[in-house]
Amino acid sequence: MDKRDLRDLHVLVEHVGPLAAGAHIFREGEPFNALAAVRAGTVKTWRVDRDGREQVLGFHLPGEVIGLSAIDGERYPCNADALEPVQLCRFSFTKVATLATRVPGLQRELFRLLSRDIAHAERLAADRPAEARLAAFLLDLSARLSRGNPATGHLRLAMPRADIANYLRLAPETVSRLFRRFRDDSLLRVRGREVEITDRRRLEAFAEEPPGHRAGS
Amino acid sequence: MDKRDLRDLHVLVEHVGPLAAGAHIFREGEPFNALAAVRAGTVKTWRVDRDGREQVLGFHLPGEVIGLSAIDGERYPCNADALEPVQLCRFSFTKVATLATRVPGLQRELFRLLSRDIAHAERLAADRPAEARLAAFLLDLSARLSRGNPATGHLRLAMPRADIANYLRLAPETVSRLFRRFRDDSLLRVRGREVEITDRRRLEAFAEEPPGHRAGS
DNA sequence: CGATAGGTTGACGGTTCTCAAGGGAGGTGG
DNA sequence: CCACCTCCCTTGAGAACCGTCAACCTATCG
Repeated sequence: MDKRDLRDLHVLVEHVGPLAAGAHIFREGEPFNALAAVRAGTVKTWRVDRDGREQVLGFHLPGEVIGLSAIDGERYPCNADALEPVQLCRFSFTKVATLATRVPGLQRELFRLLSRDIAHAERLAADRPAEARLAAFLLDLSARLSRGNPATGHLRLAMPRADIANYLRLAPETVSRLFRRFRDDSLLRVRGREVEITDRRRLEAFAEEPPGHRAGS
Repeated sequence: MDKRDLRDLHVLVEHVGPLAAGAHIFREGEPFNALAAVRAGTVKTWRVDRDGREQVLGFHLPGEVIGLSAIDGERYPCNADALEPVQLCRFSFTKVATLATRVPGLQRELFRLLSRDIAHAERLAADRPAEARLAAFLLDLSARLSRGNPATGHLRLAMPRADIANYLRLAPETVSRLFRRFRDDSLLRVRGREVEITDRRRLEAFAEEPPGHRAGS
């Protein structure tokens, strides 16, 4: 991707926001016209399955792209909400795709983003105990928040416990009990949505724990 | 995509097989050089997670493409085995990608295939009771085997129960008991790997069942 | 016929869910 | 400044779903 291509890409970008916490970014079924990259804040994507129950698909931090899974159809397959004040860049997808036919590096980047989402969903589908899920979630969040820099171990969760639980396919009560257990084992320091990872090594051990005695699926 | 493009695509195709049941098509970590489309037979994709346990990611029937999730990196992220005698078409991915920069329709098709895999993995990650998982699995398989034609309701499962169970994140015993229950409720007729769906309507009702009283995740 | 792989069935226990009630924390109005 | 409300989170008790362990059965094959 040379300078001219970068300029072409830049022209497609439309800055959006700040959007207030709780704002709808797009909704399931809306015509798919744009990808978006998060510039600030946290975005939650979710869907309602046939029984009418909300299902959280992911949380998106600054630097991450949302709306990719819409590329298949003409409509968004999920909803996206702002969990806190959010700023976005929007790209017209058809224009990006057209540009990608001229710029192999851009096409490759789009493929990379899509297959990263596949890997993400496959990890979510893995069969692991509740404590491993929460531990992995916190470590993943910590790594993504620091974006390459050495992770500080301090997190400010943008989402309520219920969203974490839903995302991890657990009951909110289970998440609460796990936070308590991790704190009692002095893996974390927790006060509301402020979390500090105090023993990363042992938290990683929990995250890799095998299914062991499972009850649920 | 016009005729010349079709011819260009055709040149990239290499017919492979028949491969015997149990044959390895590619293995995790191998350099990623080709996509493959299944022409006959059934392919299982799977991975070993850090605890050394096998995790089945999917089953691929004639007409379906495997290896897509490798597009991200330079290496296959999973293994692919033949469950029964299999015939394939292999495409050099780099050549397909290069061609895709000239043929927007092909690029769009690749995006479509990738985002379909995202949707698949998200469905797998959904939190539903064991009976809903198995019911949905059988209905999905039935639909994919008939490829548009009216589904006959008759299935010949290419995979052992253990693979079905692993794919659905259940214990093999649970799958066995569910087959028995579905048969006792006369939703299915089952004899080994021969399955006939005798009451599609009620099977669909089971497939959409809400989590209800769950125990596991 | 014995061996092996795959499938079934039963008993039991565990992880996690549901149901229910009880504490903050933050905002608004008096 | 205090009362009050509303979320959000926590904690407890009991039950449920499903996994593990173990045994047995069946079919295929040499």
